[in-house]
Amino acid sequence: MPDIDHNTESAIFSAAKRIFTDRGFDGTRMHLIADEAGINKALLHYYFRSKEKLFEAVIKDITKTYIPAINRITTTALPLFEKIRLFVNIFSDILSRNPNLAGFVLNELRINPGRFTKILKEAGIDLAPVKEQLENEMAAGNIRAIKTNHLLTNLISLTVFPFIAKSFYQEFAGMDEKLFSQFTEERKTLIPEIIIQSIKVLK
Amino acid sequence: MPDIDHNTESAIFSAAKRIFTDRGFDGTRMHLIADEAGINKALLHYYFRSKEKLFEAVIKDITKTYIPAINRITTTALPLFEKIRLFVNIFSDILSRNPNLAGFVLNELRINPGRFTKILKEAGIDLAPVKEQLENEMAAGNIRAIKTNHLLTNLISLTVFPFIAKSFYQEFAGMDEKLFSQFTEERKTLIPEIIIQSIKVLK
DNA sequence: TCGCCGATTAACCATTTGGTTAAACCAAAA
DNA sequence: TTTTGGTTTAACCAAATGGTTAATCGGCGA
Repeated sequence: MPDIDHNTESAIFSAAKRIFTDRGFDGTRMHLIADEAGINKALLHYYFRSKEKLFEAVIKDITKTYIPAINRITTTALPLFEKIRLFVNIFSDILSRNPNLAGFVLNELRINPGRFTKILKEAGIDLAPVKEQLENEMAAGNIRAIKTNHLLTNLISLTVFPFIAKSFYQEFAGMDEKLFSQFTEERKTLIPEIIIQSIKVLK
Repeated sequence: MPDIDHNTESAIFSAAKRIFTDRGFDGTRMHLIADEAGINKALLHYYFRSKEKLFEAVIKDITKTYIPAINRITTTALPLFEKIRLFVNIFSDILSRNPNLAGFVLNELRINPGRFTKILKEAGIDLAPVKEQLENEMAAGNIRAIKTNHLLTNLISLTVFPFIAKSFYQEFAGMDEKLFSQFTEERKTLIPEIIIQSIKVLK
């Protein structure tokens, strides 16, 4: 096997990643990816047979990058409250660095669940450990009773929502890039406070 | 002026509304709207000159329906905690009845802010009254100090997020339609509790 | 130096897509 | 009954789009 130079392939791939996440599957044009990668449109099909296949490669890459990052948090042996703080911090950082990630994933999942679900499932999101930890703490009377689905929803909602509504903050709350990142930075401490307070045993 | 029968126009319009919100601007094909309205494709252009114009009509209709509904809540003379409960209830109901509404709006706003922002601004979201009410309550020492942007974000995040991530609940939490609506129903009381607890003065 | 072979391109293709046109339809006015 | 004018359609159009092909490029081993 010859030494394959992957420069072209990875140029195509990262261009595809950017454009797909920016504009969604339906809004993406193959020639735009080719342009951004600085190559001929035919080369796209030489490396990735079709738009669907290229898209699949992109979402595979995304899930294989971020899902393990999340699983690492959920499976860490850390006190619950610490784990909550860690989750919000890491998740916020990921979304700050990838402004379109959450909106992209949620929209593709909404518009065409089939295309995404299969690959997401292969990546294996593992919420069981946190759920177990939560139930143990409840059983031990360390935190108040709450359905884990609600608690996790609260945690994720509060963390993710600002990023998928970013334009809204920019257009209607007059936040520029800097104010917005200041805002999400503040939320890194605010969110754990709210979540912890909502499950802390009252004395 | 003759009596214009608006049946065709409104058939086109509601078909457009459904398909645009289901699939987004880029995912929508004019002939699908025509099919669903049961008419010829040329009629679309007879009533609404172009895809852009038809889309604009749809988002105008959406904003003119729901923004006033929200403004009615924010401007009501109601104690703050009541207002919070009312907001979550009404907003949840709107989203339950229009499963794709939030995802659609947020995605279009993300992908093409320009097209949406102008019309959204015309509809005049009026957050000033709640913000004022919040600041008054803080000044009076009735609630704890918190930036209004954070509080409103918390409220809206917790309410809206499950609806834009609905497929996720279905595919990964095994919720069917019934369980999901049960879930969002539970949140109608859960969310105000969390929000109120997060601003309630500690004794 | 030559031939091999993966990488790359220009040109091409069929289909889809948003949009137009000219004719037909049809109810009501004249 | 004829005319009028809004409504509706079949047929058509040009551009865009995802994809293919055949030829060319260029480095490397024989």
